[in-house]
Amino acid sequence: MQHLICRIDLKANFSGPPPSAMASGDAYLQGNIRMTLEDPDLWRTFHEIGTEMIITKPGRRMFPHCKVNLSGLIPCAKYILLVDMVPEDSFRYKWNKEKWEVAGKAEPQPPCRTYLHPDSPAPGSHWMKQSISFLKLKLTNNTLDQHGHIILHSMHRYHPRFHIVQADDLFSVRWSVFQTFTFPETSFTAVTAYQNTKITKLKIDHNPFAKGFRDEGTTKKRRANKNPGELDKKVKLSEMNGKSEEDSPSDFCRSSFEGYEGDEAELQKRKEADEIKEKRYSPWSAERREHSARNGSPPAAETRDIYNTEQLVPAPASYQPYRFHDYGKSPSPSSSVGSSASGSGRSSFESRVPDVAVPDHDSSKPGTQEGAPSPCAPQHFPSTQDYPGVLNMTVAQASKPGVLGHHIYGPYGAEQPLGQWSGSGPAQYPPPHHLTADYTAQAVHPYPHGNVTEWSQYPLFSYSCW
DNA sequence: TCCACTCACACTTTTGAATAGG
DNA sequence: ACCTATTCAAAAGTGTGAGTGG
Repeated sequence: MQHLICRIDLKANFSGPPPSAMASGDAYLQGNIRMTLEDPDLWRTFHEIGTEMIITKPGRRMFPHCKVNLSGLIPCAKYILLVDMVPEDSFRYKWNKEKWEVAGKAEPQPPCRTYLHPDSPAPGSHWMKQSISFLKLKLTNNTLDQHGHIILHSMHRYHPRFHIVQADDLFSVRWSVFQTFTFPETSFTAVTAYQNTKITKLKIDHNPFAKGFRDEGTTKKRRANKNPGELDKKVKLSEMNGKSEEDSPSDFCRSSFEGYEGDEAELQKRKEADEIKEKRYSPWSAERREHSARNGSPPAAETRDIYNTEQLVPAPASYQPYRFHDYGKSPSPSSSVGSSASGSGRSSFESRVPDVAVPDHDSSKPGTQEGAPSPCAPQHFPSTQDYPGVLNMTVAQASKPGVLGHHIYGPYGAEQPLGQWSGSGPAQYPPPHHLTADYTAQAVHPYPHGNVTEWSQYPLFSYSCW
């Protein structure tokens, strides 16, 4: 299995850790954590065309879903894994004549939520012994969502960020080391219905749940003739031949997607012709070129460097408190996936590495606040008092009493399989009246929801209630 | 008229309870 | 009594395409 690798050096962000955290922390600062993305080829295939992820009111899983491998963790130390989605840029897009076009400014960002891997916290040995799947992460366009799904805007571009936090429990996070990883090929456009038929076909070809749509004639038959007998026979026949579509190694190539018709050889050719296809299929490459020209940034072609080499992810900005960059401010999509494409492979990658939470809202760090607005810190960086407890978290794992025993809003019940932190702003998205008083009391979010520029100004967490 | 969005639908895989067998 | 394997039904996850509303 081929992996894309992100590696960053550990850096401390201690602002006064409790003795327990300190004790373990020092020892853990010495290694390097490495994260690799599983199924990078699949991700690239989608990315080359312009990945789209369906978002629905009840929530929709991602496909491909985020799956990573970790190494370099301290086996006995506990870690928490998180994922959140950050906008690629400050635009809204539309699908026009087989390509994506900018359709205006982005809408005000929805409540920022973070998906907590349900195994969290778990020892490093647990995370390293097998790949870590975020299969159950769901995306929604329902800003009033009460299931803890990650809320996105349709026709906007995002990419997932993976955070590793060394912490014994969720409440040690404040004192813990954060590391953030991103993979350029995981960026996607949130949509309510697929726009690019090539993406649809790729999804159908690779997602087992969409198997029923693989046969070109199936859908029509299914619709026109509700008697499934014939189709069943066909399926059973193929199964008897031991050639289930899923098992077929050439499944990928069965796609009716014009660029991928053919056999394995075609797949190989495709890889060799990555650059050409990037230009041909990726709407973003086109956008990037366009915007690059505008911005004078280097061409998107260098994206390939990132794909073909180990990704070196520099220390997240949280380790350089209040380091400001243009994340989310860039007027160009080239600041995104393509940002990786701007400039040299590494530096561009650095520039796009999102900031993560600054686990301390210490107003004594500040100078920074008065400079350019931080993607992590609000423009008006609130004092501690300004965070009356905006932590909105649900933890399904009732087996983690240590977690549930704290001052946490968990409206989704024990059956909720996801753990979520969200710094939603009830001022803008008022919680339904059935919400606990606890929540309504806490969730007074001071952040402005003005525009995407401000998106990354959200801290990953709100710590005031920790 | 266009386009983003919602919903019911048919189909699939996944999950978990019930049952059988060792 | 316990464990494992199998079976089966319900639940959940898919894209489709018609319909809706701005």
